[in-house]
Amino acid sequence: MKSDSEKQLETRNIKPTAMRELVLKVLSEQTAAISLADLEQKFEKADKVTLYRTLKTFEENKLIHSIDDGTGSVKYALCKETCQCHPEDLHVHFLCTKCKQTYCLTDIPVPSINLPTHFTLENINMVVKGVCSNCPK
Amino acid sequence: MKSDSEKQLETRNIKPTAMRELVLKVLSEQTAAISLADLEQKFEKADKVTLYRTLKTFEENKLIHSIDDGTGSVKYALCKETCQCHPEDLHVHFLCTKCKQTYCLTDIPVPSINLPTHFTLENINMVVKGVCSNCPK
DNA sequence: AAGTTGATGCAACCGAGTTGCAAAGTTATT
DNA sequence: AATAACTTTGCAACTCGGTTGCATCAACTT
Repeated sequence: MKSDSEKQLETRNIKPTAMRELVLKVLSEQTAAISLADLEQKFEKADKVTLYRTLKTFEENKLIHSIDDGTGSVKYALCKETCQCHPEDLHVHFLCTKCKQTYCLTDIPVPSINLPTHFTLENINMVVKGVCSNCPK
Repeated sequence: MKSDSEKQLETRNIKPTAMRELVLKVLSEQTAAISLADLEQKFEKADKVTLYRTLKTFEENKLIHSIDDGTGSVKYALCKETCQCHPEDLHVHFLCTKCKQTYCLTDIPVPSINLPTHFTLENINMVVKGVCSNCPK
């Protein structure tokens, strides 16, 4: 009998080890994107490098995506099941300057941009900074 | 008789030292945004920290703006004279994955975003990745 | 000229991210 | 079941961009 997380890993062609299932579990419990350092804190005893490589593997296989919100530490969040991380899959991210949380605004697609001639588009990173609805104004 | 760069610094309330005028000169010669390390290379003999603090001062006084293009090193570029770095002043940045140059697309304003209710907006960082018009496709 | 303020330069530190390598675990082969 | 081949994990140590402390130097004030 396979667990959900096991299946989830396998559909992304990631060999489901105990460690990876645990990391996936933690990731799926988050309401905001999480940094490597934050992730490390969620475990009693876990090597930073292992977590680092786990995240890399997850990202390569498009199970998660990374967000560079400009704070100096990259955050990670689960992709939607169908996500291929193509420009049309991308959504806006929001960094709250009060609580420092980084949220995926999955309902807000990154607007398309008319680039100058002979520029080709591969990817877009759009991070909005401000105060989120949970923080006092 | 005051030089142009001297006047430029003074309008932004920056005391015009020799060093600062030199840095401003280099910045104004760039066609793409420049990192601290790149800037250091432009000088025979200049301390990284001095350049670092010069850039900080310039940025605080809105003479330049910084761009976090996700490469791991922050780039800097001159602001327009009228720029106050408010959301409506912001433009899109473009990182070429071939030549690694980061360009200000000053003609392309950052599109406005309808945030969820009770989210307030302070700033937006939008970096488009792809291949620029100078690089072979 | 002495005193105050700000700018500069050197050394050293910091933290996020990353690599090398050996040990442990897993899978395949006979 | 034993061996071999490969993958994952954990520790140590390193890199690199950014940053701070502090002493020195320059400019400006009284």
